[in-house]
Amino acid sequence: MNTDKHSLGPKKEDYLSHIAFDSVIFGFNGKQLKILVLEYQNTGLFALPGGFVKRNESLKDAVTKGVMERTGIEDLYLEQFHTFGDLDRFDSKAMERILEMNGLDIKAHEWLLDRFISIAYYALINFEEVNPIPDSLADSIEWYSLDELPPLMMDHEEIVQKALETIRENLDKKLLGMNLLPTKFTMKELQNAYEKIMGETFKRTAFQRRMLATKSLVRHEKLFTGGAHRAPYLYSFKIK
Amino acid sequence: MNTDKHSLGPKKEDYLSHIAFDSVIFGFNGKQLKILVLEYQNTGLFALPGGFVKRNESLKDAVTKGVMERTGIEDLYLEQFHTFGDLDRFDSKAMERILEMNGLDIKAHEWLLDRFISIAYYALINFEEVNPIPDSLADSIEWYSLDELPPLMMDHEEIVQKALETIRENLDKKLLGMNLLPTKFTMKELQNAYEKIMGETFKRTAFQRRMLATKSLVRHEKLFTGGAHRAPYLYSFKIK
DNA sequence: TGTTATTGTAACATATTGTTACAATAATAC
DNA sequence: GTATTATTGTAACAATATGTTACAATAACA
Repeated sequence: MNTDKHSLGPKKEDYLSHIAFDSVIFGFNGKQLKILVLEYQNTGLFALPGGFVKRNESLKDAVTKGVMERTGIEDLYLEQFHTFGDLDRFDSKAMERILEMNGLDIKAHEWLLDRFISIAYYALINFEEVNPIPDSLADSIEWYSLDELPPLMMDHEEIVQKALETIRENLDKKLLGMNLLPTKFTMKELQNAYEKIMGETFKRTAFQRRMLATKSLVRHEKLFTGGAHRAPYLYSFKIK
Repeated sequence: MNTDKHSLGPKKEDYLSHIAFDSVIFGFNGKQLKILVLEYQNTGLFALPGGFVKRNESLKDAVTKGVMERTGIEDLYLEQFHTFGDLDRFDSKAMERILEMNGLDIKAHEWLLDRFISIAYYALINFEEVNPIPDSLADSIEWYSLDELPPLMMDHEEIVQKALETIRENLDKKLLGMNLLPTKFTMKELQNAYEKIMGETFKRTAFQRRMLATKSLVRHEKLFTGGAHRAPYLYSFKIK
């Protein structure tokens, strides 16, 4: 990671022009669902963690590495969900402001002011297990609840909406591979995850039976929290 | 459409570099499922209908117009499903050959030999209701059964596979908007469509009940085909 | 040894899907 | 007309899956 504010930004000749990526990183801690948002230096601009694709790396590698560099989070399982290519999606004024506030030469980075098409990815992680670190362009990187998001730049709010739709459609299939929950978790935590993501509540008994019927959970020892009640079992996902 | 073989190809300054699109157009006639494949002039190269994005048009418009120009098919409902960005997906030798065989100057079209990321779309239509016309770069445009596809250039076979997977996951949701079947169709035709796309068979009675239970079908008059048996009703999709 | 809160499951009701059976035809042959 | 044939529409029952209610099995603590 680069921490020198006045160092050179991305060089035109190293990157594919017109191509960007953005990521919607959902974080969950057993109770709350949030997403990760960057705030750019002295601009008041909020954005999803994103970046560009180097000429000599695959799209997938660019996204994995790029998100890691911008957030400090490693081993994210990122899933591509849509590519955004409207004419009005790119805001060169915002980009110019970001360059300016970071002491980057506009002329040398003119290619960044051109039109970009963005390939969007999402990830689900347990936000208590990671410690996001903003990169040199950003002032801060913070977890925001979906109902308390700051206004996001360009079409990033639309990207978040589309990510949510996609994740809701694929939750049953995708939850296993994602690191949304700790390795071992209780049925209540799993249900909380489902409820926060789907935006609806489920009956405890039916939910428990449905999950156990999938045969994708392994039951472990009980978890003694100190509460005056029967202790819940811990579960983990079967790796298949 | 341009039919002059020696006319100028796409001009670098009009297009976004590094960005392409490809389409998997599924055709169905009540019995068979096929996809549309182009063969390039004197190259023996087979490819999905694709193209590039102009600087002043949205990705969606580029795809809609581009597919129309390459196939002659209008009013396609195209659905984006994945963006392909591996390093080895682009084959500049193949592109060079296509330019050469079409009498296009390599130097003037050098930008086409560079790396491209491709956004892929699929469509479902009734192939008896359209008459595909190859554009000036292609020798022919033909419907091919999935099990009789010619070897496709670059990563186009992977693109077809991914399209099939996507369509199978979303058939219930997407069949309405797609023009896969004629406006009015019998339950048997609908079942055939499902079976060909899903690659499995369904029990007639359960299928019929399930479809009627969706409440998205309107029943019309009976269809008298001349067969010595009870005539089936015709149905159409409810527009909602 | 009660009391309390929460979890795991059984039991039953309801809804969905799978399977079998059969009546209702269109066309045709007689 | 009447019998024959192939196919369609639906009912009836069985097997699964899901929704709902009830209740016993606990951990911790008073």
